[in-house]
Amino acid sequence: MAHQTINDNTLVESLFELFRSRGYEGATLALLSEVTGLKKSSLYHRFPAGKYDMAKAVVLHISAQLHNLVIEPLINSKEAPKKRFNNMVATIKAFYCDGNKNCILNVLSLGEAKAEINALLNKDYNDWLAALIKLGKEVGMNQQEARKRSERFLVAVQGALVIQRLTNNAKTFKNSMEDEQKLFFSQKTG
Amino acid sequence: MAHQTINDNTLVESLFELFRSRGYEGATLALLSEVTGLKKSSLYHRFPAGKYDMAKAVVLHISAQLHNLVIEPLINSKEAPKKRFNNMVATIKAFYCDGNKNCILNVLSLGEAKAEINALLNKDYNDWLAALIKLGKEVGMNQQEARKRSERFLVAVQGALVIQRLTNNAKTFKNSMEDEQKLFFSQKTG
DNA sequence: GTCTATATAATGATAGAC
DNA sequence: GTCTATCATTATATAGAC
Repeated sequence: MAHQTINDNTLVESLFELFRSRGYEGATLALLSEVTGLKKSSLYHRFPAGKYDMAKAVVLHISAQLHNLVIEPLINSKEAPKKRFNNMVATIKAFYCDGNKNCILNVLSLGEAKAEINALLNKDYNDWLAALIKLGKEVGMNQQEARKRSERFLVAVQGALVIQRLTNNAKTFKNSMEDEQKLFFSQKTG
Repeated sequence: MAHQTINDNTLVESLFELFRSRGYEGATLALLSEVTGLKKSSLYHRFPAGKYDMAKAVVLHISAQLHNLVIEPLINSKEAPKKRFNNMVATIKAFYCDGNKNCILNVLSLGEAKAEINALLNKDYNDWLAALIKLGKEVGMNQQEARKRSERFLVAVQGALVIQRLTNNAKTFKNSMEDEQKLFFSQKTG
């Protein structure tokens, strides 16, 4: 066997960047081959079930990152809740390249017949949501209010990414996150 | 010449529904043919430049609807501002089928090399934004605050649609819109 | 494990009959 | 204006050499 020219992690990261910029159908094998530097047949060697396998591997990889870099620190770090929330915002800002890159939750949930992948994406969302709700309750919100604010935050993340892609206005994501940071912890008003 | 079996309006509406559910790449000619009931060659007769032409026609069609059903009533109706805002929310709720259908601004702005279409989508967003800002100022906001709240609302629309698609939770869009309605007109807090 | 070469199916697009 | 038939290209996928 010839030696592996690209390790699993780098490989999946390359696939990920293409999938999130072009979506599932837009990420053709020719492009996947190009961005990874591996010929198509080599991709099939690493992912026997083909493109669907690659997308699934990407989702699992991102899922792990979400848990390690976002959810875990959000729940378990010793920092104050507000600080943990701010850390999360900083993390996702980097992850989305200041709002210039798409979220895989959006682009891979488009279209049809990707049941397994959709289930994974749904779970990621719910886990992230649960972590935010936990933090909300920690700062005194009741379940209902914590859920409402957490959902609002995640809606804002996805929406800001869409609008920034649409307008090419680099401030959209940044401004939204600053806004939502304040709103999440704000006092209720009538 | 044989008679036209589907009028322009119905035709574009059918194309639109497919494009918004599958995205540009996901809307293949085979599917476009299927949903319109026209053979591929007939589609080419109606849209000589092919698929790109169809997408452009769809965007122009939706653009007109946005102006007629959303923007115009938002700016010019004799109703009170709050009532006009509520009417807009009702209109888009119907348009997105209670949040169960995608926004073309999201799904068609994915991917590459659709300059003309992206420009049209960008313009639609900006026109809608301008109308909301105008309304905000009408109820006493300064330019900065009106823009901020208007952007927040449109971010919420796009975000809620993404999250509802992701979770299949039919309440997401509805709840978001109720939330944002209140937030748009709320008193500023610290 | 990666490659070249190839198979097979689908895609976007045309030609020409009616 | 729509259709059947066909084209060229690209897509996903496989076989087999090294």
